[in-house]
Amino acid sequence: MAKPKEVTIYDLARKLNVSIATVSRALKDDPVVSKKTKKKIFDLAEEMGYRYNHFARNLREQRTYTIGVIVPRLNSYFMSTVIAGIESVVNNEGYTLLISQSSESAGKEVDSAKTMFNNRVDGLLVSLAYETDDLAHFDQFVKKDVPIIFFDRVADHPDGTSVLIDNRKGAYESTSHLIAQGCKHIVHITAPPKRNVYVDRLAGYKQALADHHIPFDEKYILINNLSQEAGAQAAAAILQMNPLPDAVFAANDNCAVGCMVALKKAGIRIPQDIAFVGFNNDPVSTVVEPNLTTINYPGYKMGEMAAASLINHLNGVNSIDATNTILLRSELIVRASSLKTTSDSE
Amino acid sequence: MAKPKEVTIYDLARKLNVSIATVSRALKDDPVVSKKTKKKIFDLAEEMGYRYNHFARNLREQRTYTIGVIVPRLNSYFMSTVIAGIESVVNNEGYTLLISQSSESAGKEVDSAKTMFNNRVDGLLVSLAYETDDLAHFDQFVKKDVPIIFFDRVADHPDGTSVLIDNRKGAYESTSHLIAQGCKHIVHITAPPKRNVYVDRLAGYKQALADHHIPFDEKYILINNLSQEAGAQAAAAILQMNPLPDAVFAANDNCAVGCMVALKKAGIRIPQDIAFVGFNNDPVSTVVEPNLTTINYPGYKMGEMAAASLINHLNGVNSIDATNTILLRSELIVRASSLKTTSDSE
DNA sequence: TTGTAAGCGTTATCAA
DNA sequence: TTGATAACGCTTACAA
Repeated sequence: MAKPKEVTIYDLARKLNVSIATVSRALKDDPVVSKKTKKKIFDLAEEMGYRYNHFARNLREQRTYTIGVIVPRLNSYFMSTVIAGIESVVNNEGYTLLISQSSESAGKEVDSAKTMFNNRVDGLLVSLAYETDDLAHFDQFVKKDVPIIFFDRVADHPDGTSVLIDNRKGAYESTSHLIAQGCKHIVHITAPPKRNVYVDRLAGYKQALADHHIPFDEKYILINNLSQEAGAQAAAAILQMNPLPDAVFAANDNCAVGCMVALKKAGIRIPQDIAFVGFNNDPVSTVVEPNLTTINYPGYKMGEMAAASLINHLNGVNSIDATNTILLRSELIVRASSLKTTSDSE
Repeated sequence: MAKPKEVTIYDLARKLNVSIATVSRALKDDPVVSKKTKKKIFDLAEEMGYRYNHFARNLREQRTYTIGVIVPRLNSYFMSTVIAGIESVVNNEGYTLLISQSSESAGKEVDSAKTMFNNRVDGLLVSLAYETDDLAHFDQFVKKDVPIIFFDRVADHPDGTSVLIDNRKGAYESTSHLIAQGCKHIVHITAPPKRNVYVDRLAGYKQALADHHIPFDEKYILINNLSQEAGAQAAAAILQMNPLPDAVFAANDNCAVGCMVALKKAGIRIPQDIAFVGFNNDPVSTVVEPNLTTINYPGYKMGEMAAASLINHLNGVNSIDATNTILLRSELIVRASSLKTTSDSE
């Protein structure tokens, strides 16, 4: 039942007839201790199976070398790529990641924040849930000077740094592309416009319409949770419209795909009857037929940037307060789902 | 620069003229302290913004209330469901999760294990990477009596508990189903047969062939990393076969889908020319056309079972050593991709 | 019902 | 180059 006893620096010190101070210094490779003693200490540590106790250090240093990550969901291609990017930089810097998914629920996000807070993360990387209205659960971090960096779904917290793409521009390009294909009645499927990404995509959509003298029509805006199933339900709504729209711009690929599948089942031809553009360049966009035109954006890079920026903050390398928004490049990838004019594209 | 000072039990004790022992007891709702003092203490803690210091406790109690999770990848529907299941039980029990992805690399798995070890997780939940041969990186945990539970991709570590499905049976059913559809030349796409899931699926495939007097042919076994791209490459290999096989049983849906898409592009009709069965019931299986027949299995449940079992271990509720393998139910979901006989199915 | 005090394994200051 | 020692904030005998 009793755990095997842990080896501590006291044990090493005793065996070697040196002080724990020397052992401690040697273990962190302090140049002040002689090569010879260092070697002895390293060897003995190895031999006795010593392992460093993070908690003693945390207690002593008042920091944890842990970074919290709160994301809406783990299960998207995009998100797992972002996390891989984050891991690549934080691991290099000796930090550990505490990851939690809010499952798009404001309540779970609050809980996650509390867990992070109690675990005294040194910093926080956050992408907000759809639902979240109130950002009060982040105040506690601000109060303790724990830096927070938002990525993708960001907050307009005054002191927050953000890493994201120009969603407005992406949406503008998508919509303009559809217009260039001759579409005039363009449905936009999106999530409740609480998050910047959806607000901005909607704005880009409207701007493109306006710039091409197409009147904006509220009834073409469909709001749901952007799941594949929600896409199928959106299809039902679209089929009720009269006249039928000639294009759909969905705020993510999953939803676009669910919608396309359902419409096709109802006999709609894509892109001839209704053209489609999604967002994210999820792998599913190359499975659905026709392949989905979408906006590609760099998840891995986004993770790297967010993490690097956070770690700079932690190290006091406050890379000029001016750069508190980092904008990454995104691009429209045109595939068959939106090409009304030519048909030889793959 | 300096962090605002943290409030400790000493501060609370001083203000209230009680001892730190009383404060400590009150804070954990010890029945021995009077309701009145408790209330005073709780109120003051709230008011002064006290937060509990896990590290001091960890240091003192020699445990961390943290559970490590190592998975091959975060980005599958299956895995994120498993994690949601795990979260649901551990959070309830007051544990925190340390999650890490090995990205299917043995090296990263070793690193993750080291991180977990150094963070002194109380227990470990693991699903192995493709590549992992040697399980020595888990020995350190065994040596320290840290319980490990494997799920899905399990190890035959003698003392390990495992939670998984009957992969052999799933594969047997899939293959038998294809045979019932009249298929005789069935390709099996799988990962290197190091992991139980792939070994067992291969065994189930072989068994089904044998039971139906179909000779096993080595050239029908295609080994790759089961990604969507790998599926496309497998398609190229399949197109070289002469005669063409009449069915494919892939060890996951992503790979099946990549393969189907590529074959269709080459003019192969599915299921008429080649029927398909996948594994996992990933959402993509209802996007690809025709919809993919697959094996459904309960990720959320698997996460719950693994976590509950681990926590029982930690609490000493050693639910009989006999039950060191928990088998969950799986089921074949028949969709159009495998139906050669009828064509009216959706 | 409450208090005293030792101990958990580090780091860092000061002195030698 | 090394050592002695005081924190860091908590839990828990044991005593009162």
